[in-house]
Amino acid sequence: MAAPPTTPETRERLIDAAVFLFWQNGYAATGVAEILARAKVNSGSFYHFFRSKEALLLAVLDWYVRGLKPFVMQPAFAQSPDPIERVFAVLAFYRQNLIKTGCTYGCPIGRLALEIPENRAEVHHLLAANFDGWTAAIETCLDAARDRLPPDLDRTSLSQFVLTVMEGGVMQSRAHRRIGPFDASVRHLRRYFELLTQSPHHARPVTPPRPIPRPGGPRKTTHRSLTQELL
Amino acid sequence: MAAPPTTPETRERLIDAAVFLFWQNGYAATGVAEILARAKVNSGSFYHFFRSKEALLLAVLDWYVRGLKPFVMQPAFAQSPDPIERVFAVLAFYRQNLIKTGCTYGCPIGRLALEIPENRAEVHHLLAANFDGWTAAIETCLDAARDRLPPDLDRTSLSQFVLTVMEGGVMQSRAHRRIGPFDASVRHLRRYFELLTQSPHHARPVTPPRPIPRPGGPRKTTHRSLTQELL
DNA sequence: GGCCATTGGTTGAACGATCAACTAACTCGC
DNA sequence: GCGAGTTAGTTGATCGTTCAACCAATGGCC
Repeated sequence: MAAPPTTPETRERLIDAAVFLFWQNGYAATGVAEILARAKVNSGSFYHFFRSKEALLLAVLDWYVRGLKPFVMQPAFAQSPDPIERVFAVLAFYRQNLIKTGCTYGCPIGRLALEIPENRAEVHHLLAANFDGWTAAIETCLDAARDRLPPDLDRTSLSQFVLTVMEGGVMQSRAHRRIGPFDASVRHLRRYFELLTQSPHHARPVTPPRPIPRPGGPRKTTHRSLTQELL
Repeated sequence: MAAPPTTPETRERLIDAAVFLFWQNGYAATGVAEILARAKVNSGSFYHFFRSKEALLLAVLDWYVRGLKPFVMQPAFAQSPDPIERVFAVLAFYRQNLIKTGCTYGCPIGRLALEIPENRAEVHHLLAANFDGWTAAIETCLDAARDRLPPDLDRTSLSQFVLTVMEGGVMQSRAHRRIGPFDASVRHLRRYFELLTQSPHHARPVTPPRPIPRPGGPRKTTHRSLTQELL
């Protein structure tokens, strides 16, 4: 995540500081005192706004949920009208973060998902919300490209797979301090997409049913109305 | 990782305890006192064997490096003679761990790779060694299946991709507390493998050069001698 | 307009618990 | 007697949180 604009409000400053420090150090290894120092806030003020350190974490995760569309997805989608290229533009966003940080970048949500004990249900609910928002955005791209993908393909699970590749790829590049593993993973994902779009299952059902009307309406008409829905 | 057999030696008990607790809680959130309690060791003994908490972590990571082949790869490989099925048997090992833990399992190496600051070079060196050992084992399977994969395929990067999918998939299932994301990722990986093995690039170079001897020897002969090397 | 009460926010120290690490004395086997 | 290993406590620092006092702005009342 790019750093958001800094606001002068105390609460916002605390969240900003925590966004950065939880990303950099993780949750357990970030002390409240460190957040206070970064935000230039005293501890009494902290507890005025947040019941606890964990309450701040919830605010941070909420911040990420809100920022997903404006900071991640929309800038990436703006780079291409092609829905599949949009998927890879999202992945390029993470590549950029890796490059900018000398391959020390780790996806903050992924990291917190691994770190926070599973009995912290409220936290995990928000972590899952972040992941679901991410995959839902990818799935809209896959839906827009549905005529290029095999009809038997479950696009929900494919969007999950894209997230899997992003998280796993970022983790590998961070571990190795090289961009190679991330790039390799993205290349394989791209090759998988290419193979899917060239899949014989795809070529078969699209071509024959066209001259024969179907109860659900012609496939091409369905495709057009779906495109209009997305715009 | 399955818990290894417990030994009565103090040093081993400490490592065992740390293996479990670093996996369960992560490094920063596991206190030395907790390790001591679990291992039934006093702190003086701890510092007799280990210079510091981090030195214990290094021993834990070394333990994982040593345990990779006997505890992970060999049991999985024993489940099938087919090299590609062996890859998926390895992934099934992680699935098993997810099922056993109600999807709270997280890959310990992946978790530590995200958690430990990148300036801890010695730790990251051993983390990378763990990952490299893993991908190297997968790559031996891919090499054994090379005649079924496209010749232009970089099997090193494909083994990296398998690791990416494993780490990302485990992370997703842990975050969602469901096996679905992991299973979906593995299904997509399997489909990718199927598409690769059916790839037209594969059918082309294998068939034509056979009746024409080559300076390097017939391809089939090369294949046989490689198989003997692997046994 | 002045005074007072209320409210939201702030300061900065203190609290009890936990942290990683250290230490002196001891025990046991050779 | 010596060395490896152990016991059981201590150390100074840090942890997340609490607390009493304070300040400024606002609104209501006289």
